[in-house]
Amino acid sequence: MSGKVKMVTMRDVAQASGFSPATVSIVLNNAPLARYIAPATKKRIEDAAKKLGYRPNAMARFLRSRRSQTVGVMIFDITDPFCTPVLRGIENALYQSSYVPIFADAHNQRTRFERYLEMLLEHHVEALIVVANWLFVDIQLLADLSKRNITAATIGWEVPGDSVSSVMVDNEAGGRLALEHLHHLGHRKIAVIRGPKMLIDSGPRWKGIQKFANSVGLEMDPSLVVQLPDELEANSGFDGGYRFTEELLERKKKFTAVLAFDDLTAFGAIRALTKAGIKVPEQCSVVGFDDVPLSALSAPSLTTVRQPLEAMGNLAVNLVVEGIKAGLEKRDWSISRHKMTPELVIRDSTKAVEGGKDLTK
Amino acid sequence: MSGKVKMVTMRDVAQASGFSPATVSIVLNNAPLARYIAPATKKRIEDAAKKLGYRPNAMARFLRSRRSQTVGVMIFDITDPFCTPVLRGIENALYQSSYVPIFADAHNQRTRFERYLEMLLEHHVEALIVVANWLFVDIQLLADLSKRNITAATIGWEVPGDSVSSVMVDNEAGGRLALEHLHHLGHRKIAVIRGPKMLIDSGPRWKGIQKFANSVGLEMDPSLVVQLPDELEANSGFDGGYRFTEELLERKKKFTAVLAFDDLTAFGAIRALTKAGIKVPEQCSVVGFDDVPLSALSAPSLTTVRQPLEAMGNLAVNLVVEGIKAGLEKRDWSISRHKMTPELVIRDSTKAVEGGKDLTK
DNA sequence: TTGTATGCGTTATCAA
DNA sequence: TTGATAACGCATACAA
Repeated sequence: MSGKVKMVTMRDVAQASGFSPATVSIVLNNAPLARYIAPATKKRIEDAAKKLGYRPNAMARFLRSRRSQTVGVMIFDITDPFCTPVLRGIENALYQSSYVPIFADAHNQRTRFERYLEMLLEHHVEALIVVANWLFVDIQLLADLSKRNITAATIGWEVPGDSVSSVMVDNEAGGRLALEHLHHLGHRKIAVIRGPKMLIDSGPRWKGIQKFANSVGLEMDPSLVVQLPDELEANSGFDGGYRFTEELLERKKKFTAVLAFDDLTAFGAIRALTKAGIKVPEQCSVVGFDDVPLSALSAPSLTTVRQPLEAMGNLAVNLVVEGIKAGLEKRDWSISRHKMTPELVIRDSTKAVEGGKDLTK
Repeated sequence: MSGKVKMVTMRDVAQASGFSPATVSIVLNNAPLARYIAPATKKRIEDAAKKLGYRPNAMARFLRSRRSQTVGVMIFDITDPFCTPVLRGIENALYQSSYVPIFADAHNQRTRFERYLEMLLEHHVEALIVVANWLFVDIQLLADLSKRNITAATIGWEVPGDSVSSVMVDNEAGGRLALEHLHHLGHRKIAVIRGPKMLIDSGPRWKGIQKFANSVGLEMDPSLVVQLPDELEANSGFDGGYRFTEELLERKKKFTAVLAFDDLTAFGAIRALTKAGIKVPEQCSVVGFDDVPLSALSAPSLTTVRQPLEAMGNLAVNLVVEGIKAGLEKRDWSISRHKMTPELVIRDSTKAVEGGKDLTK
């Protein structure tokens, strides 16, 4: 029942199998030289390893091979529902490649980001994936990574220069999708809650909205357009959506739909509308952006523009894994920037405008 | 702009400062012997280290000191909203102690759990924290950990024996809290959606419900009590809540409140009620359990029994950190089991029964 | 008060 | 086809 388990080293396996540590290493790692090892030898070594319960020591291995089998995953705020599916995608892809993720959560704080970066470097992660949406990170910080031969990729964010790959949604297409949907439903008086200036997503989404509006001759009433302030607190989207919707209602300007910057903002808007006695979607439609997990569960379920979050996590991993391989083989390798296609998910928070007709039918 | 950065080792610092690697090690780690080092020496060494950008190599350090500064965090399913706040709590506490979390997500799969356990052992995590709610894990697996001098703690789950600490809510108290609330609001016909048998939480919560019912002479109509099946898929709680509520409605038995096993189940119930044209909370109250992050954002916001999830994550870390320390100092140390106090959070999904009076006022 | 020497477990190079 | 040996970067026992 008790009794400590002593660590089983390669030497132990060598001894037990009657071969040298070198041979054991070659066999167990299936190294190139393994081609020349007699099958019988391989078998004896493998049997001995299994019998002893041998487990390679990742640290010792690193010291020789410079491979930690570790990837840093830096998340700006795990509390943001946006992050969970992305993390799942990252974790899953890393698992397939037998990498282990070292998890770092910046809590939206620059100092914390920097401290974690330091720790990740001490642990010699072979690559870094940054899930972020804000701009506070010193560009130089990430650029330095490439000097250390650490490939990096960002999700939901881009850094200038040619040292970091990135994966994002096509925000402009997404903005367009959202407005197009409302327009098809017959909405013409549409309130828009734009994202904070600080976020890289805000601009393109708004641009997509404007472009579509122009293309169909829809006039966006400036007094129905508001913009979220630059805030980093969790749920600030929800609060902002709530507050600005209240404000819009107070202006007594009529609108039949709200196009919210993201899902949380949309939830805030719905809360404000409901509180004011306005039914969603009967009296007012609401569209979000992201398709965060709770969007399917909320009442009413949220119509939104879906980001393929899990796939984005996957892709980022594939990018850095390619980068690692290239580095190992001393191949040339260049970063890439990806824009994923968003998708409209129609649920219960939008409806054809009253008195109008649903043009989608 | 370009040019690879060569790794700076302790030897480099030694050379630059004019002292030996040993002295450098002592100073930089602030080891016991540092007491005897001249302040001037310390300063010169520290300056040199900073100037060169010296960063200790965690792997090499492990090989000597057996300390990886790493803790394994095994989560049964990051997709479950229950996990996010717990993870936040764990991460935060580890950060305070300068440990780095290695993240593993079992996806509710036994084989994946085992594979990850293997990987964590290869990386020589100093401790393991398991966030789980199911029983499929081989007890032996975790018991073996203590033989390897790896302290472990579970959250939301307990393993028999005396080798693993645990942190849970007091489920019985929580069940009581939920029913008590509904009872105070005047509800007497209360439907209960019990948790799956497989989950360790289900029994105690139901027990707490029964005990309170007995204590106030409330009769729980058996035909209003249903039990979720043993399923592990994500959102199975939501689906179950939806389906069983529909089923209850079909039975035409009257009830004025639903006491759901957890928040997701509650959301499912709300969806079903809403779909049937029954307004929450006006015509039917709904209580959840957990206080998952979305509970505050949903419409209506959910009245629920709060688990202090973040604090639970924190506590688990403190337990294993203590275990690590004890191991280092060869002190005796024994595991502990903790039951955290749940808290009722009253939001908008519950209301005094129609025609009755709110006894809380 | 500081320096020298050794070994942690592994892999890569060379030799046999 | 396999074995001996060195080295990765660090921390410690011991020497000075």
